[in-house]
Amino acid sequence: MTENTSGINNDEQANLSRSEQKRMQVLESAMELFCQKGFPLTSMDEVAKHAGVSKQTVYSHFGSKDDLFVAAIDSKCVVHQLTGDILTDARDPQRVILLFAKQFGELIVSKDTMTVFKTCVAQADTHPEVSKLFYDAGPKHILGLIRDYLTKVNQHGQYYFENPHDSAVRLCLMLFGELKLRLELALETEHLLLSRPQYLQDTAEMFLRAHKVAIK
Amino acid sequence: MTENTSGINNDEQANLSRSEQKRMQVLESAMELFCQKGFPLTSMDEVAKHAGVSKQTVYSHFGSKDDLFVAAIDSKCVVHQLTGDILTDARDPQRVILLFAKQFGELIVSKDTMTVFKTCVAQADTHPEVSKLFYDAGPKHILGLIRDYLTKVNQHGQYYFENPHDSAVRLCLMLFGELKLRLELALETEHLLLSRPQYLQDTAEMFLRAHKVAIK
DNA sequence: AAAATAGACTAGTCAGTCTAGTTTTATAAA
DNA sequence: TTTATAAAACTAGACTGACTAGTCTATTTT
Repeated sequence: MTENTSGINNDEQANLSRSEQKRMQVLESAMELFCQKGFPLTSMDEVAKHAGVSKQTVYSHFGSKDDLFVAAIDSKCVVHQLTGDILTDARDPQRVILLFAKQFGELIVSKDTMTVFKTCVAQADTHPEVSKLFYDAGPKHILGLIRDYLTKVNQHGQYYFENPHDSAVRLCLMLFGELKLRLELALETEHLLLSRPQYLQDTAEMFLRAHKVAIK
Repeated sequence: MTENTSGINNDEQANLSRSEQKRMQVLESAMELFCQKGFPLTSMDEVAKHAGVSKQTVYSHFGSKDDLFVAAIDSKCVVHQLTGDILTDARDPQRVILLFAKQFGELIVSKDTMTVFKTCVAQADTHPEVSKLFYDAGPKHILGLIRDYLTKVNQHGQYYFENPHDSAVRLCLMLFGELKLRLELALETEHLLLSRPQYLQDTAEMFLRAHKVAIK
C-alpha cells in the first residue's frame, strides 16, 4: 500500500518523525552543554543523558565528539545571523549609526553571543573549522554590512570615510567597551551596566565627529 | 663550609642555589606549558619532565595544579608590566599618541600577550583570581596611564576629552584591530600584518580628529 | 639531615566500542 | 484493513584503553 496522503517523499516523513527528532534533541543538548560548560568539560555521557537518549544514539548520528561540536556551533551561528535592515538610510547617518551602536552594543555582550564566542576561542587551536564558521557568520558578516553602509554615506558628502572597512572595524571594536573584556575575564560588571547606554551613544557621536567633513 | 667567594648575601645564594633554582625551573616550565597548551591539557607530569625535575619536587614547591597555575600567570603578568614613560609630553599629543599606538598596537598582538590572555580567558570561570591578576596588571594599568595622560592634554586646550577614561577605552579597543580577533580565533593573519602599521597610524589620527577643539 | 629522585600506586575520568535485548517503522501478504 | 515480518533505530550498561591529580615509598644527592 505505502499509503501517503501528502505528496511528500516517504523517507522524509519517516526520518523526521523519530530519527531526526532524536538528532535534534542531541544537537540542542550539545549546544547548551558545550556553550555552558565548554567543550573539554562536557562528556558524551552527559550529552546523551541531557538529551534523554542513549550514548549509542549520539554516536550513530554524530560520529565523534568533534563532529558533534562542529555541528552544534554551526547551528548556533545560523540561529544568530543578523540582518542589515537598520543600515539603509545613507542620508541620516546620525540616526542610523546611533541605532546600530545600541543594537550591536547589546548583541555583542549578550550571554548567548559571549558563550558561543568564548567556546570558539577556547577551541580555536584544536578546532579551526569551528572558528571559521563563527567568524564568517559573525564578525565578517557584520563588518561587510557596515562597510557597505559607510560607502553609501560617502556619496552624500556630509561624512567621509577614507577606508570604510577599517572604519567599520574601529566602530565595532569601540562598541565592545570595557564590558566585553570584563565579561571575557568573568569579572564583576554591575557598575558598567548602568553607564553602558551612555557609553554607546558617546561612541557613536565620537565616531561620526572624526569623519565629519570640515566646512559646511 | 658554606663557602662563598663573592660578597653577595649568603641567604640569597643559598636559597637560590638549589631549592629556589628548582622552583624557578618549575615556574618557567609551567608558564611556558600553560600558555602553550592551556591549563587543562597540561599535566603535572609534563611540567615536571619539562623542568627536569621530579613530580614530588613540583608538589613540594606548589601544593596543587591550581596553585602552580596562579603562580605562573602571576609571574607572566609581572614580567610584562609596561611603564608609561612615553605618555608624558602633554603639549604634543600627535606625536605621543602615534607613538603609543605603534607600541601598544604591537604589544597587544604579540605572541606572549595573546597566549597569556587566551589562557586567562579560557580559565576565567574556574580561576577568577587569575583573571583578576591579569586584568589589574594589564588592561587596568594601561587604561590608567592613558586616562591620566588625556587629562593632562585637556589642560592645553588643543584637544578635549570629556570623559578621559572612556576615551582611553575606545583608543585601546580600536588599536586591537581585526588582527587581534583573528589571532584569538587562530585564523590566517598574513594579509593583515602588512597593513597593520598603517592601520595603527590611521587609528591614532582618527582618534585625535574626533577630539580636536573646533576653531583655531 | 634536608631536599631531590624515580617510579609505583590509587582512584577517578572519559571517548569510543560492543553486546544483547527492545521498540519503531516499512513492507507486503492475508 | 488487519496482521505478520524483517529491517532499522534505540536502549542500558558493561568494557577497553588511555590519561591524570595527587600520594607514597625507597633511594640518592648535597
